[in-house]
Amino acid sequence: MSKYHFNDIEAKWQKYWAENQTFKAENPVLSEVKGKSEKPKYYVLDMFPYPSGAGLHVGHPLGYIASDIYARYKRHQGFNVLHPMGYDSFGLPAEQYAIQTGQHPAETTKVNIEGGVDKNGNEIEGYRKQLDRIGFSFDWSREVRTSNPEYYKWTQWIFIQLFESWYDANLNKARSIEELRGIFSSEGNIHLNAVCDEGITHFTAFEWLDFSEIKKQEILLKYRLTYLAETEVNWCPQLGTVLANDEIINGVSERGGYPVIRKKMKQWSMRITAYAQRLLDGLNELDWPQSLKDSQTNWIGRSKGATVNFPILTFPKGEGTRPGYMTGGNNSRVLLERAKDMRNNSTDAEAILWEYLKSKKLGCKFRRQHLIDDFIADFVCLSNKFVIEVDGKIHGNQKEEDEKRTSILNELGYKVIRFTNEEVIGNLDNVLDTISKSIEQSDIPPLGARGTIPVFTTRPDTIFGVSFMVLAPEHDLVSKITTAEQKEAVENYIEATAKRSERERMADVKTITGVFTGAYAEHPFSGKQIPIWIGDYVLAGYGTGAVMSVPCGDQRDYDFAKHFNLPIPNIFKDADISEEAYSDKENTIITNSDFLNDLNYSEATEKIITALEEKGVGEGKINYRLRDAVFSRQRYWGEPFPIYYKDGMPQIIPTECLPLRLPDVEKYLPTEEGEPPLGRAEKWYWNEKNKEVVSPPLEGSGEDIFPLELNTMPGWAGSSWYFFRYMEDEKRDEVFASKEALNYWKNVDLYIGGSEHATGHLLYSRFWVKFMHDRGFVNVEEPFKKLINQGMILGESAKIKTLLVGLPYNENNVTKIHPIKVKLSFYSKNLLPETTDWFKDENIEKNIIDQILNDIPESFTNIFGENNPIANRLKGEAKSEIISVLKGHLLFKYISIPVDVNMIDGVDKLNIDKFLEWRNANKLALYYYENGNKFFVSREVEKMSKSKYNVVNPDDICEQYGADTLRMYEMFLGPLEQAKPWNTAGITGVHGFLKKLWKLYHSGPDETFFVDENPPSGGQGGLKTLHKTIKKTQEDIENFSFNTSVSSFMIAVNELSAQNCNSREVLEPLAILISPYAPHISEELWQKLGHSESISTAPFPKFEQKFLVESSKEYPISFNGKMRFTMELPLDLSKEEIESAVMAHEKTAQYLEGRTPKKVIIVPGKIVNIVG
RNA sequence: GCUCGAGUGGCGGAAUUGGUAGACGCGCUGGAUUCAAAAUCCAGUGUUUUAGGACGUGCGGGUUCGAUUCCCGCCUCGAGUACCA
Repeated sequence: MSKYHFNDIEAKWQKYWAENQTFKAENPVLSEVKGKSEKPKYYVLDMFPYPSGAGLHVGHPLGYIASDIYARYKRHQGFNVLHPMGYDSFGLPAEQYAIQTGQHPAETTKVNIEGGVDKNGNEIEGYRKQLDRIGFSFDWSREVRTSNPEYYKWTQWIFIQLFESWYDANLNKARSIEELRGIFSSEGNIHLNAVCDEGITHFTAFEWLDFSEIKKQEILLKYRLTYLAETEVNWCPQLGTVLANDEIINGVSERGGYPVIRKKMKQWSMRITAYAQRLLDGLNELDWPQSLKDSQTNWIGRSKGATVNFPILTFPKGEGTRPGYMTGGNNSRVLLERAKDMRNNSTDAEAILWEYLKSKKLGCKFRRQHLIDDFIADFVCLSNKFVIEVDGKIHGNQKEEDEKRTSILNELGYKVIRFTNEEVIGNLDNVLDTISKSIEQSDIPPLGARGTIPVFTTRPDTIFGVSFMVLAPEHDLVSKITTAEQKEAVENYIEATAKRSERERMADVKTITGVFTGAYAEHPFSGKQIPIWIGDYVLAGYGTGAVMSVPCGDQRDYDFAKHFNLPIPNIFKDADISEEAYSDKENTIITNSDFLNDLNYSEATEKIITALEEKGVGEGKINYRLRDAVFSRQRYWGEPFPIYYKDGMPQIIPTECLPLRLPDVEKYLPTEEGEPPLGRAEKWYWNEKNKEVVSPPLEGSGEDIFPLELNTMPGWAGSSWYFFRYMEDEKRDEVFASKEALNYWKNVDLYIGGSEHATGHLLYSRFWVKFMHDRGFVNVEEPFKKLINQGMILGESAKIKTLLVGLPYNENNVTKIHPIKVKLSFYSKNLLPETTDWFKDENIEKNIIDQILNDIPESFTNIFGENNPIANRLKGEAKSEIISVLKGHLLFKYISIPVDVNMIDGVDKLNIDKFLEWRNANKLALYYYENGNKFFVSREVEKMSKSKYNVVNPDDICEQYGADTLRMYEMFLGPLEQAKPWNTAGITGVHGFLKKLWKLYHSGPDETFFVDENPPSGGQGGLKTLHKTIKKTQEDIENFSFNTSVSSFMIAVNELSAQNCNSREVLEPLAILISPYAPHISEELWQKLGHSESISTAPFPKFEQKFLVESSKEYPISFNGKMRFTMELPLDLSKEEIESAVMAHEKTAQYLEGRTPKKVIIVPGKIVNIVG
């Protein structure tokens, strides 16, 4: 006698697979001996899991089961399958535990994976054991962990390659920095077309060769694919780190949900924008869900339009336009005469200084005795907004005057530096040094922005509709163009907007805010003055951070104009803009627009771009929403950057010194100075000469010792290339993956995981792979050919109803309800109506009220606390008196509270004993049962989470029903991509199926194993069932429709059981069919069938049509499209023969009721429809 | 707001290119077995009904001999995104 002992069977085969390395993938070997690698390759990968300490719930393995079924299927199909698993083990959660507990994150991570004692002191099994129990066919010999130095050595290596690369926009690929140096030395950067920082000055080859090494480094940094830059970042104060855009959900951090604010910091960035177009184009070749491609397309956000440069009219007071150097106020005419006079009668000190300043030795142009507003400044550098004053003897009131003068100049945006005559004459070198240092420190606007405001627009055709401009509050030019009058208002506004968190800003889109800068720009075609405003509806990060506002054509501009009473000129023929902007492109005819009049959208766009380019004030441009990715994290638990700083410039650690190991620190928090945790490391300096990590240098020594980078890499660093690492098995010390391995495995054929990685991991990986391809490190351009998103498995929370009792009272004319503590009552689901409001006692059974009142404590202060008006009033009254007061006033309300789903038996039936054990206090509660002793809970579908007590652990399911049942049931729940609720009660169906399957092979006496070696008796029923199932299973697996193949197995086993089939010819192929889904039972049956090898590579049964050939068909006979009856007819009948057979049928006459059919539709093998 | 996806029994879901709507499983009802329960097995199970039928795939139209499937217009729910100039 042999029952289906799934626990024993599963343990046996899991052990067998591990000992025999059954699922080890084989790399190509160069020797003569060829193994699995002679077979075609297939690479199945699951998205990299983070080994959380919370353990798995039944939702987690869903994708792994699907990919495992596919991997096993491919092995049956004769492929050499690579199906690896590993851990994305760096990351924030481990570090948060480390901060709380002081344990090293490496330790907690190890425990999470391998088991041990967790942070709460509980013994946990670990991720690996949980996975093993489900019977996955992973090749564990290739496991990787991103936090292992042997692994992150190569993450650091790739970072160095990015650092040593730049993007050639002509060739459209990344090239090495060495080549860029070559170009600079031979032709400078004048003809270079590279993706780089904004505002790079041009230089010749001659100048390049003359630059100091530091200057060269500084320039190269602007071209590198990973670069250091001051950027506006998403700072999360609670997490103490910067977050990338994709790590922020609804304005709060993805992990923890903490607020995020904007902040400027010096950060490593990745120049992913260089790849924007290729990332977009590459999507076309990928077999990915459309919605996922759409998210990436939206995220990259390509838009076509033009940039237009609007000249700034710096001073709006004067009439007309004036050259930019005329900075005088309304009294200019008089003062200019005086200035001329002063120039001719300068002091000695002024004369000496001027000799040096006018020669441009300091690198910028100075003017002397120059008019600024109503002052004559001694020396002015206009481009740097820098004033030098040389003072004579200082009297008391002179000093006061000077201070006033300085403060007004400051308000105008000038930096003022003062020297005495004696200083200039006595120590000129010192004075010049001070000046040049001060100039360096002052903010210089980016080159392209000086003098003009560039804007990006997708509607250059509407340029004549511009009536104002708006800059983002953070825009660099704001402080430089704001007039003295508007300074205060502008500063207040900037301060107010910077304080608002992202979330507030997003929540409050409706409120229109902004302020006028006082400055004007000139319309490049009409020459009209255009007021420049700032407003936070303009985002600093998109386009140029400035817009040309066309209120008649853009709703946001329209709203802004209406709100601030700005003009709304109409440039659309016959468009009504009295209520809202007219944003339609298709039916637009432009008017009031000079040379664009009477043109439509596309004609006008084409013409204006030509005009912009001819006039040199703009050009056609493609803009992307995608930003360069911030790559620094102010965290401990991540890859250290292989970078040290020499003279403030980043230098790379030689690759032979990698890995640069993460140092130990005593605390995982920022230092007192606000440096990242690595600032706490005792040894975190680089000795350039000895090539080693050392302690900080002592005073006066250590010219070879330099500080190492304190930031670490973000979570996506390690996960952007791990799929290549799995390809390598033997040469992991030498290379990230060998050429042979890369050539053989190429890329991932099937990638399964959640859709939450749409714009993070999946975009960054594609970027890195394209980069690695450009530089020749890999030979594919896309990492994942086919991708499937598995849907979430939701929990079915169990809720029980309980009754709340409250007493209404009046406080400041507001009715409040004071809760009254009474014995808790719990009600079975069907006993109560679905109400959520408070109701009066007339709707409640009298005995319940009596019960409640009876339980009310003697003393009212027990219920209400001291000093409560009700309690005070009733103080000292007898209980009976109190009850009579309360009676008729009490309010009641039913609420649902969650109970642990593991206390539910069968369908929604609460196990009261377990419940009592769980909530000790509830022993005193009252329970209201239905039908005698049944107590039911209500159900609600929600996300699985501990707080909702609806988590179902796969270990428990394996224990109770077996891994094969779990695997099949997860698939049976519904389509892989769809979200669906888990219902443990339903698992009995699948479990019953496996028992039935077992029984099918155990039809011998006393249920012993039995197969018949003869061909199936009783006709070909068995073979027909088998081949029908082969066909269906194969189609289903290839379409990833795993739920329907489970159904077809059930049908097959039901049919074969009914046929009493026990023929080897049927049962042996059937075991292979089911093996990808239920591998343990299949291996066991396979062995019983007499095989000594694992079933895992047994060839998949071949479908043969001949077994399905039918000679007749049960035709449905319809009348006017409604099926009335069926009749069996031979399939080889002609249409005419079918028609006459149908017409001869007695029921036909009955349904026709004497009418003559107008038409008879016959589709042979399908249907007959009689019309009439 | 925009983009994408989905609406079918009490529940999860099936239905190939337009061709017998509700496969398979859960639950429920009845029966067998059992001292009893579990397990197992058998039968039934969309709604309605005057038992012939009528109505049924979110709603309203359309195309067709025939529509869950195709077209048009709406409604609801879910996911993503968020002032992208």
